[in-house]
Amino acid sequence: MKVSQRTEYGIRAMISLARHYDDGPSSIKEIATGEGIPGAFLEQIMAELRRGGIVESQRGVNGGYMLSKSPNETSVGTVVEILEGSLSPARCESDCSKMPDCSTRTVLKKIEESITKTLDNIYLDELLKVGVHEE
Amino acid sequence: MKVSQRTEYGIRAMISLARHYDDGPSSIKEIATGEGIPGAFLEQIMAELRRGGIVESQRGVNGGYMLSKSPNETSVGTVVEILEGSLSPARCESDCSKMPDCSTRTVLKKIEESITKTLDNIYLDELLKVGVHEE
DNA sequence: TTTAAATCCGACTAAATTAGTAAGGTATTA
DNA sequence: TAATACCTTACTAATTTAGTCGGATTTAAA
Repeated sequence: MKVSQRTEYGIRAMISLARHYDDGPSSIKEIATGEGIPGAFLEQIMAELRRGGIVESQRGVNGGYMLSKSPNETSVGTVVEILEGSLSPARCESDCSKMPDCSTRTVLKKIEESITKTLDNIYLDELLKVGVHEE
Repeated sequence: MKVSQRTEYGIRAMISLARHYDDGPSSIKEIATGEGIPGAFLEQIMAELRRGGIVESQRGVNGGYMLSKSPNETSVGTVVEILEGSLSPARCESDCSKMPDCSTRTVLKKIEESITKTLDNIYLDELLKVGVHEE
């Protein structure tokens, strides 16, 4: 029930992009050194976020990444969903019928719904107000 | 963000105990075969639940496990907390101060709170009403 | 037009975690 | 005293995670 390091990095990077939303694209290197994330690893993560459609990239000199939509339209739920590969903790879809009780699935569904609902209602701009020590 | 197989087994086992709440202790073997869980693995899980205080054991012939409290006093949250080792997805407690932004931690806290609150409000007896195919 | 800065892409690897086995010990009761 | 069932620890195979690495492609600026 932990968010993976990968996803945590992803969230961090997205917050960084939100913070510099009006400053043009941020390069991997900038984000990586700013957030203390291994560059080559972040590269993978950003590519995934791009394929997920929530960031756009500009190649070449002075290129980098930027948010596809404004920070108040980008929810953390989307970020997590893209990186974590669906929030669904259910695992018994296929062969559930032969199990003696499926209450378990009900519980897992509830968990999933709860998480999804929560995360979908947290937007990046809200996060900018908190915990910024300096920069 | 998935519940581990271990935890899923744990929930399943707890539901089984709830279902037979008035029938005296259930042995590992009974639960395992009934729920399709590897016995030796379940043994570990039950021991952990016992140490967590939500089930009690009776050794020796005709022994087994039983719920410490009634199904309507035992929440799924407790089960998950014991097996998953705290629901906290936060990981930066110690060296958070040197990070440029801790909004991430805020998000993770929100996730945690959401999950905890949800699970703490689901009790075993509610689950008995659902998805029982036969037995 | 060349060069440097950047994204892109796929393959690889080490470490950690997970899921499960195995074996032997200890308590209880018939 | 024998069978049953919990208890405990150690081990292992498979999977996942957290990266690394090398090179190709795009782009802007010199």
